[in-house]
Amino acid sequence: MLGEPIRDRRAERREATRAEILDAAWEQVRESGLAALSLRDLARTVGMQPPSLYSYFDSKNAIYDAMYAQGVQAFIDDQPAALPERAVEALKVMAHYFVGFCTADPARYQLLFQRTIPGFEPSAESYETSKQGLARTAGLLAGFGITEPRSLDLYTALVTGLTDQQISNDPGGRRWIGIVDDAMEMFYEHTTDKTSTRTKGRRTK
Amino acid sequence: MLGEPIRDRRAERREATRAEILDAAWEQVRESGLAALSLRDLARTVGMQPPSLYSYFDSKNAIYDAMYAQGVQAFIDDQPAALPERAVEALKVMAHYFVGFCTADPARYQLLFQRTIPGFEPSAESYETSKQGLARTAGLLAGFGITEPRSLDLYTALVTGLTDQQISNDPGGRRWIGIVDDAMEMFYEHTTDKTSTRTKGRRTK
DNA sequence: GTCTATATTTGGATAGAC
DNA sequence: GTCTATCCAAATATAGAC
Repeated sequence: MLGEPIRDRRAERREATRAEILDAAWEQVRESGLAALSLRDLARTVGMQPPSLYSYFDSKNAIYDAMYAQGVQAFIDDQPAALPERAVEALKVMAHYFVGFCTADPARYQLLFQRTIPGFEPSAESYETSKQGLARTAGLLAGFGITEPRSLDLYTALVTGLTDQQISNDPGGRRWIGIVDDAMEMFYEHTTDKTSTRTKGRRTK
Repeated sequence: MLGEPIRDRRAERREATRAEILDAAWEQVRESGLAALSLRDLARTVGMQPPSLYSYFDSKNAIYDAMYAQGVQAFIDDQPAALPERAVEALKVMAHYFVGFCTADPARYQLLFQRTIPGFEPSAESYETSKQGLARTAGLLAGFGITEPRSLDLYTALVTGLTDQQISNDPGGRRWIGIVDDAMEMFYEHTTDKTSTRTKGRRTK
């Protein structure tokens, strides 16, 4: 009997080609918009005829899904490993990471965090991975004593709002990035100074 | 010479047909997504052949633009006429109006506040109108003593963030709508208690 | 695995008769 | 203003030869 080769060169090459296709796809959506991904242009870019793409991906949505998975993984992998000890400073680092990650590639942000591609939904597996990202954020906030679900929701609203405004109204600029620190100070003070929330009373100021 | 008729029945009918087409277009985008607007389906819905639409709109983007103008006008017209005297309560009403308006019709929100339709940009005239809306908001905030541009930016980030999360992660629900009041209290306290901002010093807490 | 050829659908838009 | 007829382009996807 022949021994099995250590490496599967065929599989390696296949993976490399898949990666090459995905790279070209990212390039295309960054250039022309997420919704404008076209299998024709994509095939031409990588030097294939359009039908050949189907040897690597079952459909166009399968490409979107692979891109989604890549994006989620990048979000997790690139997260800062260590955070400042002081909670408010850690929040600033976290928020800057989120806004920076999203504004660095608006098409990716659109794919991951907005649901604007008609007919595309991430696969269950990819979606599961994405939930890990939010869970990690929740865990970090909990470490700072921020445990209420409402506070987590407020945090996500803040960082996505800053991101959204930055992308929509000052693309490539820093207008909303520049108030991230301010927003986090506001958030931190509010969530850790909740005497009025517990009493449910109206704030008399 | 014949006297000119008081009413131009032809023009009236034309306007009515245009309105009917736009109504059908809204229906379609609410159903299938903003990007999925199709002139064929649209024509079929209003009982026309597709080319007949071109008697009323020069192009598909002209339809988007008319919808944009309608949306902006609706946002302005539906604004609450009077606000509570207390600033923080007024902020809550304003924010609830914004989030309510947007979540009531996510396709409209996408058209007005996100720029996700490839190739579409609102006409200069429509865009001008939309800036009036923001100017009004700025004026109201100024009336409450909130005049710094950064504060206005923070406000818009907050309300769009709440809107975005509500639409993306709890469509039809109230998860983020339920923290609008809380967010506005946070915002108000932060923007009116700025001793630390002026000194530019790091907050010692 | 890649190609050619093709199917199929759909899209926006125009020409010209009535 | 509306229609028929048509164009043109682009899209995703499949069949089958090599």
